[in-house]
Amino acid sequence: MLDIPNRDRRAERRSSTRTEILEAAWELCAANGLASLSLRDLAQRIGLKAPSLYSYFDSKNAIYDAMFAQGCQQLLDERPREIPDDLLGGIRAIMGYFVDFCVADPVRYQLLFQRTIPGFEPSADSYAISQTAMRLTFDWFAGHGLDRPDVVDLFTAIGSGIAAQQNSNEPGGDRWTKLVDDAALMFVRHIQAGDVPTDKGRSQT
Amino acid sequence: MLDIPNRDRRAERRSSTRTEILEAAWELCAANGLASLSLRDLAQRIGLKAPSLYSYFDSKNAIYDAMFAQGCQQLLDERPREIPDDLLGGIRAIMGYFVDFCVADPVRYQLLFQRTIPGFEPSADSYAISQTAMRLTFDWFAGHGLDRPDVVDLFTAIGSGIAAQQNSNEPGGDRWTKLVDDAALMFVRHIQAGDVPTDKGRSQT
DNA sequence: GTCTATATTTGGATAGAC
DNA sequence: GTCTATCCAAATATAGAC
Repeated sequence: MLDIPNRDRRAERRSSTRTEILEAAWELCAANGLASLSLRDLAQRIGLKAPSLYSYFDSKNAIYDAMFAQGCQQLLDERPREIPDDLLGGIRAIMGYFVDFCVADPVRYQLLFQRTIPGFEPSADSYAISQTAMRLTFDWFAGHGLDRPDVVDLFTAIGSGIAAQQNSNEPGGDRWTKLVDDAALMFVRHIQAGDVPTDKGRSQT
Repeated sequence: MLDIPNRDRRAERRSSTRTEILEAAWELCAANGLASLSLRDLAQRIGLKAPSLYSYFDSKNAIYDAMFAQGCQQLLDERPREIPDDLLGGIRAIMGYFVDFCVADPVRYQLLFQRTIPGFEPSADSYAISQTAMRLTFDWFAGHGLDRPDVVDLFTAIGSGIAAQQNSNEPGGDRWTKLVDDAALMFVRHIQAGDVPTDKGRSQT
């Protein structure tokens, strides 16, 4: 007798249906907006009735949560494997990757980085994934002698600002994304100027 | 006989009720989220029933539109009267004002600058107000010899990035807003370095 | 696991009396 | 202008048969 390890076909099928549901959810959100997702439409798109979805997810927010986790995982999985070791090259690569990721899917950007779905908060597990992604960036900075939190904060502000402007004002275009190299140069020169550590806050008017 | 010009008390009352409705709408949105506004709650908050709102606004989106117009008008009206004429001082003032405006009311920021309400588009009239505000910034830049669109785009990206990060990750705090002066310095030095006009796009990977 | 049927809630919006 | 009453549509979610 063959002693093949049990492929649990039931579990496999279940998992693939879950994947199918999430794929359909991304498509619907891309078409109608993140907030307009409805379980009826979602079920219909894959040939099910709405109540059947509850065999796979506990609630609508559980679907959003799974999408959130997927998005964070993609941010981790698709990150560049080779980051140039020089500061400018590295900053360019990281900022460029992040901006491209954000504009590649505006709905995903909205779900992960803008919190605009009323009543949705990512679960602890999903949030942990996003924290891992954040920490990798922070570690890269620290590995290059940049361990000041406000330096990283300025970096993320520039990256997410370019992405936000692109997605809000010209989704699909490149009016802002093409500024990435220029912005990276600006940022690197600034932190190399050496006067960044300003502990005082902004001057009052 | 006194010949007092007609104060149209009816029109005054109507206008003041409209104002009251909009004030209540801002409060509800601040409490429950922009997308969660409901006409029932809104009417109840000012002692009316939902159908009465239709004497003042044609639809729910008309209320969003009036809020949008109000927000844009505030951006215009509250702008700093005295902008320092030197480049760094001016950039600091404009960026600081914009960021403060955005974080002062995250819901207003969401309505004006992130388009996340399904089905809502500002009317032509409302949009014109926002365009006026944009043009004033553009004109100030042009008046200081900065007429390249990508310079203005980089500026708006930095400002809205700081605001977006602050509102998304630490609403009400100052972790990002305190970076404004530093960011303004970074930006001004960069555009003064003179190598900004790069017509080529980002280098491909 | 999937379905039908339905509960339940909640929206926006309209009709018509006052 | 405001109300009551209602319409209509849509949503999430549950119960229970198969």
